[in-house]
Amino acid sequence: MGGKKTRITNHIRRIRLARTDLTQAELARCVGATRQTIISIEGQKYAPSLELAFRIAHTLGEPIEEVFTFDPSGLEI
Amino acid sequence: MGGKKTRITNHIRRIRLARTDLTQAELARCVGATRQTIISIEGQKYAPSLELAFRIAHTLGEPIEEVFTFDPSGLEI
DNA sequence: AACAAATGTAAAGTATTTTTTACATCACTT
DNA sequence: AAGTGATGTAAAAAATACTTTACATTTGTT
Repeated sequence: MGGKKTRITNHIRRIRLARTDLTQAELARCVGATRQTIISIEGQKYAPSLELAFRIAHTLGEPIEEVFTFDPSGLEI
Repeated sequence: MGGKKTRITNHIRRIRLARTDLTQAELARCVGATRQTIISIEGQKYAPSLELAFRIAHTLGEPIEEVFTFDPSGLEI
């Protein structure tokens, strides 16, 4: 119900604004997703699929690990 | 119906056998997934979530981009 | 041969991600 | 003030990832 709190954090917005002048809609089009998807991910509502993560990182010109960070706290309890 | 052909390829099995002596079941336990999930991913049935991808790469001691490669052919048509 | 460990297949159910659609707000320009 | 572009919310439906359970195959060992 409450969703399962992904331990992934993304820095899409910061990088998008710092390194590109893409709007959310343009980024969405570039990566083949919808604007709504970008909004939800930027708002940390959920983590993207691996494929979408690759596309976003590639479009932003950064390695995946720069755009998405993983909090490696042990296995879920 | 036939699923949407993810453009992600993974090298989990090769790396798992080369760099570790983990079984599929052990890897599954390490990353908090089931054996069935590891089997399906190793068999390229589907790509893992970004979070699971991070965990697998971390457990295998390789960066994500070594374990998973993305074929960046243009947007789907 | 019998047993165990590792891998594989299958199918139904749950959870999560993505799309689609519609409408709201804010900043900027004419 | 009216219009446009960028961002936001919401909610239902579709697509994809993951779990659970049960059984099959292969390989190696006693």
